[in-house]
Amino acid sequence: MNFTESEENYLKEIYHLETRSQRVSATLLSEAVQTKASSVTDMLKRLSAKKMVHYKPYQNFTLTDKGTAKALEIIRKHRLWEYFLVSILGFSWKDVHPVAEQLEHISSNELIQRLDDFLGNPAFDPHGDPIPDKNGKIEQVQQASLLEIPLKVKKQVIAIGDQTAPMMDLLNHYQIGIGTAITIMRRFAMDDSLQIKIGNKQPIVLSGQIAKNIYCAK
Amino acid sequence: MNFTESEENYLKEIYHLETRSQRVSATLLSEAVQTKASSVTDMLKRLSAKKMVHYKPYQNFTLTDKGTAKALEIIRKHRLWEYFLVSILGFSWKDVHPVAEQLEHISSNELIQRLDDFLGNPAFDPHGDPIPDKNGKIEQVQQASLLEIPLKVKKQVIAIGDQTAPMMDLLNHYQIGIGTAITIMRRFAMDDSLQIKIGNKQPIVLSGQIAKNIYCAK
DNA sequence: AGATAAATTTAGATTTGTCTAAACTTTTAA
DNA sequence: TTAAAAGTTTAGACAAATCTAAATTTATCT
Repeated sequence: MNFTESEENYLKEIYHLETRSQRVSATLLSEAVQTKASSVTDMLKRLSAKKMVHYKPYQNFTLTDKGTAKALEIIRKHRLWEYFLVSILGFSWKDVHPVAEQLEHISSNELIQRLDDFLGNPAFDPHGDPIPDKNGKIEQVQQASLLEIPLKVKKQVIAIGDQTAPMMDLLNHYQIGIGTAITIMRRFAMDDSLQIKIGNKQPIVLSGQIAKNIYCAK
Repeated sequence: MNFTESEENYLKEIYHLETRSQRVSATLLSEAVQTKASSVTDMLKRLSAKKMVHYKPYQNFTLTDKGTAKALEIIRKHRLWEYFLVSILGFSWKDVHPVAEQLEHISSNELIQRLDDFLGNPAFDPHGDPIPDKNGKIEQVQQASLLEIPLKVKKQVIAIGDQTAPMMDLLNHYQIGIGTAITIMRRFAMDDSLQIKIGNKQPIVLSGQIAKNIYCAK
């Protein structure tokens, strides 16, 4: 079966919602694919007709097994390309996401398999996310966002949720990356913001918006 | 200015018609982009509105300077990717064209410049075609198809016109590639077919259709 | 020069993916 | 347990790129 670039993007984002967030809804999906909720409805119908999602009007939707497999295929391509861009072409990790968003839609099994082998079959991409193998098998490290991590426990950052430019800029500014050790010092219930300590630098405060996109091992 | 994939394909093919064939017409272009002549008319209007082609109904059309620059940009990407696929990923030269057709539309100046540098700024792609540099400068070797080459002169193949799978299959079958030395023994005016000799193998006959897509230095 | 053939363009339809505005469900909460 | 809010879907429109069929223009050939 053939997929348009748009269909592939929706499948990928539904997968991310299913694994990274508790809720899966048309509104959240519309934000993820940068469109309106009504467009999401249209696309859900199309994807349902292709048996890629289970969908009934006004109810929650989920990927079918085929839909999950297709999503993993795209995520595999995205992450392999990110690895290539950083480790072979020398890109900075913060710049690769938008380029990989384009490369992930190139359709050639031979290409992706040769790329995988050339890179030495890497298991993680530069943002710490696991790379699915050619059968769609993905190493599932139980992730928890900073919002769920207890106080005063030193944790290492293992992945970043939102990888858009503004987020990556901010992380770069605070020198937060994969492997950075973080300890949460205080939590402000008011707005979910939290004070964290990185190594022995001055503590800094992160908004809840930022915190929920930084992941550590559970 | 932004271009759709389709617009980029038209610009690229118009450039090829201008350089590789004598005539430039809507019909020839429609064959090159695998569409109908009426669709070509529509697209010529769009490209004309964007000042990429000089176009007046029922008259011949040509690329503007901006159009030529854009076409060379795409051709540069296509050929660099082909070089990458063959020399880094180990693809066979006959399989790379369709994959490069997709990769050529990835838009990131940083990507293409890093790729170029990583590859060592190659001057020719695996099909013998010159790769334009970042300023759109292209090494122009005067090419002549086998139809224009005189009899009994040994020539080396330097480029292939039609790089679609059926053509590449045939070339592979006859073991014709970049650098292959060919001598034309006879010419059959009836259908433009010709008898050629490769090294000291048995002579073979190529149709005019094939011959016009094999180029040697003039 | 006029008739026919070839090439090109227009008109109108279709598909994909999107939008806004309105209508409809479901959830929340007084 | 209703009324308001929040979320979702429908209806109708639009742009890009294509198609077929018909109309128009240019070229060709007695």
